[in-house]
Amino acid sequence: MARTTKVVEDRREQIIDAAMHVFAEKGFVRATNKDIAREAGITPGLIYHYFESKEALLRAIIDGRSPLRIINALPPQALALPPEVFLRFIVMQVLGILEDENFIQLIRVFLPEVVYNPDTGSTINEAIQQALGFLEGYFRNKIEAGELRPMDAALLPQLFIGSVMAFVLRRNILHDPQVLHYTHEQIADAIVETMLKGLLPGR
Amino acid sequence: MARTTKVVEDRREQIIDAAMHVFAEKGFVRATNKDIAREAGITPGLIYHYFESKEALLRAIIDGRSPLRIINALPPQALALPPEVFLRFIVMQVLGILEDENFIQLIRVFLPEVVYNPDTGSTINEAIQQALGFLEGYFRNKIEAGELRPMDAALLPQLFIGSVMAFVLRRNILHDPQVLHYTHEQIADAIVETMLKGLLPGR
Amino acid sequence: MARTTKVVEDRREQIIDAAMHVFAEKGFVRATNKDIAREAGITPGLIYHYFESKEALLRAIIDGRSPLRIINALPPQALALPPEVFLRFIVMQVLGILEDENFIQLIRVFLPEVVYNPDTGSTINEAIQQALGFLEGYFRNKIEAGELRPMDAALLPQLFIGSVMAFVLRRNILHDPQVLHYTHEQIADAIVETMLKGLLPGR
Amino acid sequence: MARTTKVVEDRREQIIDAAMHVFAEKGFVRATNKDIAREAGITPGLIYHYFESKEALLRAIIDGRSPLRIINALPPQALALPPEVFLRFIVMQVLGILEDENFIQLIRVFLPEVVYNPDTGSTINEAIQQALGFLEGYFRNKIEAGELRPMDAALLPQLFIGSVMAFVLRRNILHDPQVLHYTHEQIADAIVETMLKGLLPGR
DNA sequence: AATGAATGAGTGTTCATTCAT
DNA sequence: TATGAATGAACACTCATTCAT
Repeated sequence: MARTTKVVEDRREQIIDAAMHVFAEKGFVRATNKDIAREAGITPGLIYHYFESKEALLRAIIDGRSPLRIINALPPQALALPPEVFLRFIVMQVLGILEDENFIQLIRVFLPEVVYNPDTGSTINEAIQQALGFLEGYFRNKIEAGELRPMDAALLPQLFIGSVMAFVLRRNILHDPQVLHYTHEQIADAIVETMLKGLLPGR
Repeated sequence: MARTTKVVEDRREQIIDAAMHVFAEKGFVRATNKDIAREAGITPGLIYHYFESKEALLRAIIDGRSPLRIINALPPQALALPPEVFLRFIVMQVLGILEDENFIQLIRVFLPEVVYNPDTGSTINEAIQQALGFLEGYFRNKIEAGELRPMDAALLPQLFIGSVMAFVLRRNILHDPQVLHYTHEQIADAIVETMLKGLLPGR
Repeated sequence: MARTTKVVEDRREQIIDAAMHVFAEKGFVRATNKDIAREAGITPGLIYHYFESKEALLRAIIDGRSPLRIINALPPQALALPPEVFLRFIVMQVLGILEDENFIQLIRVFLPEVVYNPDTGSTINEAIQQALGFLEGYFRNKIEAGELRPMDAALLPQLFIGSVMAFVLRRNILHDPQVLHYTHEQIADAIVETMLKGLLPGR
Repeated sequence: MARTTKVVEDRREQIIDAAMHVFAEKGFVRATNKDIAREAGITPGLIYHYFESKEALLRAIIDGRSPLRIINALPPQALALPPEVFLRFIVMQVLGILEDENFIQLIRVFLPEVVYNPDTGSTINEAIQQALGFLEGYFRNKIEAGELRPMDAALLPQLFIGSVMAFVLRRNILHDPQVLHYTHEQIADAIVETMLKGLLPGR
């Protein structure tokens, strides 16, 4: 029985993987069950043994592949690092995760759905919340320690992540040739340098 | 004939408006011609009197309602303003435009399409390019004048606009309750303050 | 008023000509009123000032452009000619009429309709009847006069016209390259020679 | 699997039969998928399980039911027969095939399409070519053997088949009452007698 | 007489979903 | 489990026809 359950789980996972791929490529509505079945190497009918509907398959992706793991991927001990090191590390880490093939795929699935589906929004919001909350904690901590200027600790992560996210979107969704040649290092440097020292000439 | 043309233009415009609305609400694929016709107060068949296909109607929106006017809305004389004033003005201006009901609708139409349709991407890219180019010119100018620290003038606008855009998306697409209570002023202050002076305590 | 009637007739004729052309090109069902209007240099709505419906326009062609004039084109004095001259004359004459641009167009309109529309069939049948009747009279006459062997005078014209018609169809409808290079003279010679002397070696 | 394939083939065949019937009755364009489905006792959607489009269904008929089998139905040993026997045999054979219910249906499908669709024309041309080629070989052979007068061996089959075809069309497409009462024997006699001995009185 | 915007009834086609096997 | 034939409810799109102007 253990094996049976295992197989069932595998098939589910296999279908979800296939669906992710197809949804990312063509979008939820344009993707057909036939597409998904072909990608998964099964027949369309079988999808309904594992999922109630195409919609349910999408939900399974959204609920099961939520990008919450980003935060879990951040080592807690990093919190002790000084801002210069920490922020650069964070940007590099986030860029690494965000620009991973799989994550881009995830964005391509989520992004359009989130526009029309408020429920999907909250799933994402939670993930973002968690990521921002993590950073907010760090900022608050460093501000209190006097290592950073006193500022709205809740707004800063937003700006920070926003800058990174904008890069990712332009590169991976808009495929803007203008930004494709930047390395992660260049991006990280620009963001960290700017946010830490500001644009005004040093005094 | 002038009157006829006027009527024709009106109908076209009326259909485009209706389509914008419905596309923004349900997305291009999910929106049916029946939906659009109902919204426009006409019969579905009439759409084809003015547009070759549903796809052509989408293109008419994308081409005709391109967000290029954002940049045109920025007064050229603003370029002379000192960074503190200029950047705050820009953020306020951009927020005003972006968070306008109509523009949000436009984003809701564009965003999902851009994911699957590379062509749509380039339309947007051009608009973004133009906006960033405008800012890049300003930054380059001020850096040369010694009013700003020497930095990559091409990357800065990206960070800048990215921060703003991230706010807009979280507020208007994700409907994240956490960020809804911020006023434009608060957002503008945080962005400008951070980007100009940096996070590190002043020396 | 005379002029008005004249204009009306002209417009009718003009629409009928256009319809003939379009029907011949695309077939009755595939041809749209828009096609016909464009060809006639008018707007679709105007067709309904002169014809009750698209169907009525087809009937106007079928009734008004019946190929009855073929026979009328045959000079009665030809009846006196000896078989060798007469038959060759007839074949040449018929080929000339049948392979005329306008007549081919007529065939292209009639042929498909006749398959599905029994009424159309009878219109054609009358025309064919008349043509065959004309020949039958000649054959009967010549048989009685002993200038031709005694045979079924009703069947002969059928064979005769059938041979010619088959040529025309293969050349103009099937566009069979194999038969395109024959001249009218060659065809006429072959038909007349064969039908008069037969295939068996002369005794 | 053999059974599955069998069933699939049956359905395909069943749909093709139904389509043949409906196309023959109303013509390709006028026939709706609903008509075909009703005739086949299925739902319209199922057609697309077996055929890519309505057009593809037509092609399946044209390619699959091509009248090439006429020629294959002619026994090669017949080539040895003397003209009097051979030609009569051929006419009887051809009449038998052509006036078969199924073949008439085929003509009714082909004929109108061939007018507007040049591709369809070539399919037919090949079939006709093959039939004529068969006869041409015979004629050439007999001419060389001195059993027939020296004539254009390529034109003769054309006249011969043309005569037969004209009969068939008048009887089955035009439904001309004048020719309905002839038996195959009478037609065969007239054609063979005329073509062999000619119309001129014997010398 | 003439226009062409507008309608509405259909058409081919797609596809999520079901279900007998 | 797994198949894929079969359904039915849409959908985008077409077009003959009408009618206010």
